[in-house]
Amino acid sequence: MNRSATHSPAPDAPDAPLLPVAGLAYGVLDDLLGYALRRAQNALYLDFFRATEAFDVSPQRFAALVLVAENPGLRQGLLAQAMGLHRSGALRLTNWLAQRGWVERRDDPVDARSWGLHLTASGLAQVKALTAVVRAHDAALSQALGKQATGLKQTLEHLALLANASAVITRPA
Amino acid sequence: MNRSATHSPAPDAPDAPLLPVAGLAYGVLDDLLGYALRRAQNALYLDFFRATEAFDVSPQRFAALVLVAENPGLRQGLLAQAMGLHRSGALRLTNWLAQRGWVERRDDPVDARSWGLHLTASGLAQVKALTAVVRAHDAALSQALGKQATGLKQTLEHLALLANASAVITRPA
DNA sequence: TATTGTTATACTCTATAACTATA
DNA sequence: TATAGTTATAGAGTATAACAATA
Repeated sequence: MNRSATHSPAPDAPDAPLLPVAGLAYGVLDDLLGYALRRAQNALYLDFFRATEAFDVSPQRFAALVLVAENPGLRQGLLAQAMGLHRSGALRLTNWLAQRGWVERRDDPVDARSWGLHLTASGLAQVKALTAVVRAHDAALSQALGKQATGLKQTLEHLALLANASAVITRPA
Repeated sequence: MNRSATHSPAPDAPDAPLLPVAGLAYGVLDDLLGYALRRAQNALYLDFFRATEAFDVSPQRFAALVLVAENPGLRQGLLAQAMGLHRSGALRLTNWLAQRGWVERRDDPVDARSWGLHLTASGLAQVKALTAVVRAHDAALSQALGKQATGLKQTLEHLALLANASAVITRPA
């Protein structure tokens, strides 16, 4: 799925949705919260690309842009931590955003080993436009969900905390 | 994160969780259903590996095993469709399961071009053991969630349908 | 002519390890 | 000695394209 054959490598979304196939038995999968979550996430992931087709950005890159926008001078290492990435991953991500001219590395005034990440003017424009689109899209989905949407986000956050907690307990250090 | 250095390439889970970092501003991300969904999915994904540590299986491979178990004679192409994969992806997935001796390809009685996928005896044992663990784990999470868990799965399924529908509408053919 | 599975290839993402420079 | 970032490399995952066999 090449959203822009013109300019850059561009992130790829999975081609096919994870829809239930008629006539197929799913057994346990139909009972699992985790599988329902995966299906929903897959659907929203694909939908994100649809909504932001004009921008050629992945959800991850959008998140990185927002984090830099909200935290001027953000270090790469912190970006990695916030996004669950290895340092080398944050490097690539930053490189991509820098090549686009949306983010620039400046010397960190406190620690000479670090960069401070900052949005450029064009990066700021991107974030603003993207944010508007993403917000509208998210709102539309919530509205379509109706009263079910109420509390869904909170429940998901609760669920994430619970799952993370059990993971931390079982995998010390 | 090599769960088994002994036998196979084994799938890698992301190393770090997607936890909110203290002192960081997340801006829009905190308001988005999609981001909450991503965080929850990431947490459950990591948690799956924790719960099934002894088995060396990814959620995807578990799903494939279940689908073959529930639909004996399943063709590779259908497996691909059910899992949102390209045919070549289903091939690799099947190869991995076959190498493990959990799945075998038999001639399809109706269509000589196709394989029918079947579980081996050891594959069946794997699925049974895995299913028990995964079920227990899922139940524990649901219980910890409390009354919030009620309806969450249905809401997620509803959300997936909505997002898929809008994607289909906007991306014809 | 279309479809199933395969082979070969390429690209993205992420991780590891070794390196530099700063702390 | 530890940390921030970089470089180089390797692995898994998925996509494309061309091919054989069959429908």
